Amino acid sequence: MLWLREMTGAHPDRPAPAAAHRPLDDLTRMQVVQNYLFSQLTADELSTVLARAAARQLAPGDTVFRQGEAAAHFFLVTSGQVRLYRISPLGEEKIIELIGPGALFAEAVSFMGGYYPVHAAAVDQVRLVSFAFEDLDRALHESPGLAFRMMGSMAMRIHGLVNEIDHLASGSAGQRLVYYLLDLLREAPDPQRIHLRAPKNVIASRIGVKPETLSRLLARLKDAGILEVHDEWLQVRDGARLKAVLENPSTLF
Amino acid sequence: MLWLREMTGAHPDRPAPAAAHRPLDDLTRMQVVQNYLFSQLTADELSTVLARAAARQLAPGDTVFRQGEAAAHFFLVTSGQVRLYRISPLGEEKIIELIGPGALFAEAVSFMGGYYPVHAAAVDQVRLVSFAFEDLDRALHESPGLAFRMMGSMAMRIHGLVNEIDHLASGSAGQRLVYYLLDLLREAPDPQRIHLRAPKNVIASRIGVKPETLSRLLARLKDAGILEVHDEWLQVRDGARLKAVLENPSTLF
DNA sequence: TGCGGCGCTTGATCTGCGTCAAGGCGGCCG
DNA sequence: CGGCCGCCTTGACGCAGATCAAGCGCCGCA
Repeated sequence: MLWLREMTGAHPDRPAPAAAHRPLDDLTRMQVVQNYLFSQLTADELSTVLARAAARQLAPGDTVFRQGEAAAHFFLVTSGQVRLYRISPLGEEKIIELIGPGALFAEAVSFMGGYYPVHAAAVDQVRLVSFAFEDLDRALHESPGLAFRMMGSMAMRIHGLVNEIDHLASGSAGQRLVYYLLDLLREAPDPQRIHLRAPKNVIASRIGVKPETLSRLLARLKDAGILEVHDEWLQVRDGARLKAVLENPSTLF
Repeated sequence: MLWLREMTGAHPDRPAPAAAHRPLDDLTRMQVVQNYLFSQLTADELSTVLARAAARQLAPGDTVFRQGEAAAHFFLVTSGQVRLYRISPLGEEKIIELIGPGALFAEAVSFMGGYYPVHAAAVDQVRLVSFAFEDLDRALHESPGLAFRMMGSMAMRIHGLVNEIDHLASGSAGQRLVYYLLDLLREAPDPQRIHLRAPKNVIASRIGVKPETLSRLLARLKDAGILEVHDEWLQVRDGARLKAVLENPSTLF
């Protein structure tokens, strides 16, 4: 692994001037273990992988890494947005991808080994976690089953995304809402009561509609006598109808 | 896991009466190597992984595997649809997922090791390829870098899907079309000529619109002098405008 | 040669959802 | 206490894209 030698200057242990560099607090750690890539790790494996993990704060415009640097680290965004971009031969900047909260970046190139194919910089105020790929590499060598478990959860993630694409492309807004409600209902302690665990505008963007539309859809379900709306709690009056609407939305929407 | 005992009869190694079981022809092989999971394999690795791969034909309703069987194989659908489903305690069948052409299934559970958590059966006339997980396992042990390459390409696939979700949710139909065309253009030998490698109704569903809409969108691009449409070939007259439309669709759509 | 089917196009119409705008309601702070 | 602000709701309107329907060219087949 030649490129290890080239990263002399920017060692993650040495805080960059503009970027605060701290070990992980508990909340950040929670966000990390919820990521699909780490969800299957044992406590031991996790401590190996996180040996040199560090939380960083970036101001708008701050650089995370530059195109052509050896890909020794990968990153998890916890808040804000990071843009991955190239500079074209003409000097124009071309945005390849925007990375939002909860998403990893540069993990693919780390796995492949090589150099960052793009620049990465903060769009706005960004918090992220950096991982030394070497640590993950060590964990994979020490723990023979780990690679399989990780590949398994990556495969599951892929299935989940493909599914989401199907649902986005096909169903109507009303269907997506009902689907979402039934999801919540399944895990709720009380089969008659749904707790939206976020303000309605967040729910709206989660299912891909504007707050006004969500409001109208809920009103329709209420008018049909299917449920009652009390702020963040929904009282289900007719669960069977609710499920029926999923199959045949034309009866209601 | 009580239900394990119920799977006595149907072992996947024994060909079911209605399902032809053949080695891979060249065309099928092509479809296999194009899959993200195998795209990074060397010829040697590929021959190890495909050692016991076999093409199968299934009639509507034929079973691929049953819930509770040991997950020794995973599958790639080459045509038709497979449904993954569970039987609820009440005897009702609940469809978990539909798997279409080009998609893998049961690969996640193979990686994790364990038992199929669902039943799998053909919806219509289905062609698929079955892989012995043991072969992949062997390849991963023989070829130390392979796991990393595969994880890399899985990570890339995840990024691609997340991206696609963003595009589906945000852009207009026109933008999605242009985006798709530029994608084809990037990999085309001739920068003035795009070959749609499928009938237009397939392209339409790929970008999430009805054939009529696709037809109208292409007509608009033609009227604007940006391209000419000749069946499955598009002649690009003004590539710069095409790119410009992506940024600012209001000029055209 | 004629006919039926299929893929594509085009026009007319319908509709779901976004946008804009105007309140209502509760919480927080001066 | 009063005023402001954020969140939610409701109405009016517009538009992109779906749906319905008709017509065209092409091909396979009788």
